[in-house]
Amino acid sequence: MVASASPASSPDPREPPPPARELSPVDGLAQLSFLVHGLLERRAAEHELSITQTRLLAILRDRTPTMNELARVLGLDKSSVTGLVDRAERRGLVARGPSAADRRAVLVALTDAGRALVAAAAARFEEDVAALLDPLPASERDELARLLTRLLVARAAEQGLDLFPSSGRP
Amino acid sequence: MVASASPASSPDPREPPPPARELSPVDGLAQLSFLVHGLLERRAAEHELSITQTRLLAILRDRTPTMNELARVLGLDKSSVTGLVDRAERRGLVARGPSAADRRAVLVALTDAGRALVAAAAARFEEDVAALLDPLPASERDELARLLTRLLVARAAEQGLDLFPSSGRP
DNA sequence: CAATCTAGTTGGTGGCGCAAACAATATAGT
DNA sequence: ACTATATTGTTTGCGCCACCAACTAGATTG
Repeated sequence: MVASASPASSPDPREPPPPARELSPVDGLAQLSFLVHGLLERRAAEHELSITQTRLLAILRDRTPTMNELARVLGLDKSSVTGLVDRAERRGLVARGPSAADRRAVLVALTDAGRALVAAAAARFEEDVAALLDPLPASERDELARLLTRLLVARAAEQGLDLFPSSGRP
Repeated sequence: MVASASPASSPDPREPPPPARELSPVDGLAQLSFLVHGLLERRAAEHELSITQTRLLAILRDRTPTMNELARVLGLDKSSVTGLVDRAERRGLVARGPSAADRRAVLVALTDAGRALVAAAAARFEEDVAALLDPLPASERDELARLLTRLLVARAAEQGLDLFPSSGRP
């Protein structure tokens, strides 16, 4: 798999297994990931955004981090973030500002235009994913949500994180 | 969501819904896709491969297409594929050859080194995804496979494709 | 205050993607 | 058969994205 729809495994040339065709969980997950990633890429492109630009704007919806924090959250080199923010700033989507606490630091914030753009792109993307889920009846969507949540929670726990930190109130 | 782990929706500040925390299907799918995509990216990087290079090699496991076919399957411009194959060829992972049927066409094939490399990367990636699925008992993995297959088959059908073309024998 | 550390930018390199222009070959039209 | 048109692949030129190494300005520590 990885990129193509290869039929799982079991090269058993006895009886052609009747119409019980199904992807292995591994194949299913891999293909689905490419599909969803592609959806996001296309929607972002409609607004002239790369995936990275979109991630940048999405992060800025909630905070006004320094360049350094951005680099950590995005998992990029500082210099990559410089260029990323340069291009977004040139388009008027974000703005750089000084930090009161540290005169070396630079704070990055969403402009109104940037906020509008990321809202539009996110809405379209969510429609796409909702449409992808459409063929399933509600009960199975719930079941899928349950299974996916279990996977993500378990993965997060392995890394010492709590996926629902805002649960028990402070 | 899009990039960060936001807790679904429902801003209802009445009673904190007890430990019934769950991601929406949309959020779950989006996060999972990023996770799996990141896994593949990391494994590919271990072998100095980009995602695109990995897709190229993965496709070549099954066929020996022309440059043009590669461009269609990868969803890239012809000129992008030229560069892609150039770099892979320089590393000895693929080889170009003439087509008997059309003297304009160029066939691309995996070398032994390329085959070994993609096999190694794919194996590691499949381990990753299998590990991701580990927290689920077998019965739920099957259920997940069933749901994902339904989604992917429905999506493929919308585009006039059959996900299992080799099903009914010719 | 000097040594050191940190935040951000700059400059260089390379992969990746597109579009436009091109040579070689195929295919159609007449 | 011969010309017009279409297709295959490459080249060139552009921009984005990512890295590293080197640098400046400002903070921190001795």
